[in-house]
Amino acid sequence: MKRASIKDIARLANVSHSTVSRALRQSPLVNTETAEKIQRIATQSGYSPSAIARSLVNCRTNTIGVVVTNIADPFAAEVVSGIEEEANAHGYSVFLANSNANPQREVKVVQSFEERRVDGIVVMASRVGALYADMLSQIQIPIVLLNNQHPSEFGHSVRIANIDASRQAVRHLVQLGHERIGYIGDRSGHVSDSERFSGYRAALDEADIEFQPDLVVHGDGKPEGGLAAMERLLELSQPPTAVFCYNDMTAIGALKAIHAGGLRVPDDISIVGFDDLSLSEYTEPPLTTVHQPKHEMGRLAMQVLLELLTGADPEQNIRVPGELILRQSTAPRGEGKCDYSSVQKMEPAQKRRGSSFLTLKPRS
Amino acid sequence: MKRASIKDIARLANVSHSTVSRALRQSPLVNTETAEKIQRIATQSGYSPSAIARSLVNCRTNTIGVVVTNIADPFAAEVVSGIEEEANAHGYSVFLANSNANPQREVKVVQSFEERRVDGIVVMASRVGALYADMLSQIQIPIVLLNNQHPSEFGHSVRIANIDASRQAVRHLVQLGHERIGYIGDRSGHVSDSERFSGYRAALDEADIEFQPDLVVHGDGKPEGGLAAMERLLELSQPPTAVFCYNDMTAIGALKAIHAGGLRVPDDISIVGFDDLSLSEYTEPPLTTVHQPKHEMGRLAMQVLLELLTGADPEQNIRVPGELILRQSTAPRGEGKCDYSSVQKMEPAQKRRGSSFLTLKPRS
DNA sequence: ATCATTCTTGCACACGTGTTCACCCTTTTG
DNA sequence: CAAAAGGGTGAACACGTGTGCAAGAATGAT
Repeated sequence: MKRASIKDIARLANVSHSTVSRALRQSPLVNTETAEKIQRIATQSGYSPSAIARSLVNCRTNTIGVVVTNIADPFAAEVVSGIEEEANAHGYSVFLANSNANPQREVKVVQSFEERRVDGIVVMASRVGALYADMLSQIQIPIVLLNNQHPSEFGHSVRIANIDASRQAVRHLVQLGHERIGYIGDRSGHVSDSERFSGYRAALDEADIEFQPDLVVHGDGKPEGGLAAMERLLELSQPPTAVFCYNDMTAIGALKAIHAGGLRVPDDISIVGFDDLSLSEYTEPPLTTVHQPKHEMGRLAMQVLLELLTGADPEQNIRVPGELILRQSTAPRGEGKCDYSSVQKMEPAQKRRGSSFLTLKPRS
Repeated sequence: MKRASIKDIARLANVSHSTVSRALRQSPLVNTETAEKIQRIATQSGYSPSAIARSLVNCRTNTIGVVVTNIADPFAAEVVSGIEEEANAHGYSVFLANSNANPQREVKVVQSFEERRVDGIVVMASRVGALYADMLSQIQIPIVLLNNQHPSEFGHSVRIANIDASRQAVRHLVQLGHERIGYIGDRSGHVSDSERFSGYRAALDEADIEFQPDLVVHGDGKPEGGLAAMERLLELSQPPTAVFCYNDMTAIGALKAIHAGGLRVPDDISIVGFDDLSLSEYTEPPLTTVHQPKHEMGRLAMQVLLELLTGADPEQNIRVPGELILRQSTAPRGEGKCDYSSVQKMEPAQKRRGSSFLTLKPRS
């Protein structure tokens, strides 16, 4: 059995489909009794209006597309949660798609959104960025970028103030008396990475601390990469007494490497992260980190999009300030508490592999 | 300027819109030269076919709806990632919506999906469950439930084998010599919770360990709840030597409570979680837990949906086995290593509040 | 009674695409 | 040379909904 349309209802009610359309849309043009009769028949026959057909005539789908590198990334998930909340509050449904950090796939996904005639698009951590300017002449769909990872500014974007925030974080380490401060970046060449690195450099400069290239290593933005990167720092003849990490995931890996090496945080090494994931409060020790208002940034991006949809002219490049959250992974520099040479003698890499690395994981 | 339709292209190419439609759909019915000419004009004018109009005539939107309690939940996010991957591989786009664990909202979202004429729906952790049976007579849209939280079986569903998996987990603790084994559940009345509790009971029974109600407390499935619940267990005159937690989030909170109380995991207390979140490998110590193949379960649910869409008759209630992952949060029961009475004297609750609870978080 | 006004309704078209049917033109076959 | 066959194309309708316009009915005013 086919699904009921307004024509079917019109037949049952002995009226034209126009009248049904008006009655169901609470139009004042239709007689009260007829309207009630029509609505009764509609609910009886389980009628559900077709948003598809409606979109065709209205030229609006009440739909937005969200592109994300991967929804399994906790950072992305929290932002999307904010976008969805704001979208839903205004009657919009959201399409979600993963780009897997692949520019080609990102463009393909956006094109699929275009075919679906979404009213607007939010792209997180875009690898395409300003290239949308070219596409924009063809696609008339407003796009808002969130933490754009492609150099050069673009139309409308929301982003965290990376440089200020990371300078603030490293300044905190300086104030604690640290001088050998490392940085674990993200090797995939994000703009975020270079900006956070700039903040790190700026904080060193203003404290007259000489920049030492060997204290800068790179991970992959995930715990695995942070762990490996921290291991390299620990193998230095003079390891850093504090490390600023590209993000919390990296920091979590670094924590593990430090513990595996038999050292303690923050007694031996201080760690600062970036993002303030909801779990970062529960690491051991709780992580000092830069808070990104993820949920709010998602909502903000959606609000910009909504303004664009009403034809308004919202602020173009919005920078949201980060906020340093002090927890227990940072402390004043220890004074000789940690004897690095003895750690060296213990051959930490080997030791680590023997203890904490051994995860019995019998997979079928 | 309006966006180009096949009629506009038809005008430019001096053909009818029918021919354009055929040419763009690679129909063999159209002359090769004309087809090429049409395709050239189409790309020149930046034509993008309207999925909306297509859906109207095809009665298929190549779209599925996914309802999730909250996408910010890492478990949900990983499942959605699997759904999206499988959906995208078959040309489907996915609508995402949060139900916030609110049954009314869940129904509302599903209705909005119906209006959007999605081809299928996946609902995670549904609070409505079998009630969809009634709606189904009206909505002819296939629905697959994933870890249904409403009692009673329902049409097509994918779920983790809670009872077996949790029995396996608790059996592991028994084999390590533990006898006082606690359970931290989820107070919100999930079916998952009662099933995991059943597995816990079963493992105790088969080991002839008497069930002690005071060793069962409840959290909220999040770290906060796990922390508070673990605090209550620690305040017992005889705290458990091992605790099985409803999920990893709960376990993470429990770990924090134990550390704050000055005890160690697994030396003093063993902890087992459930879910195997990607972060659980990086807790301190790394968490022994039951692996749920989240990504695969998402893909599986989508595969069931795809079969339903082709008119096939897939298996109805699929149970996916969990798998115990051994890491470092469990160990043989210590022999008097831990003197609980001394802990009691230290007034752990106070001490905890003084140390680990103090998170300097100056919010504006 | 006539006209103006208001209320109510239906007709017809539009949105963009797909598809059936019939038609024309060319080529092949008898 | 006529007929059949085949390739290529356009006209027309369908999908479900919204809306401008006109027309009819009812009511009120003069």
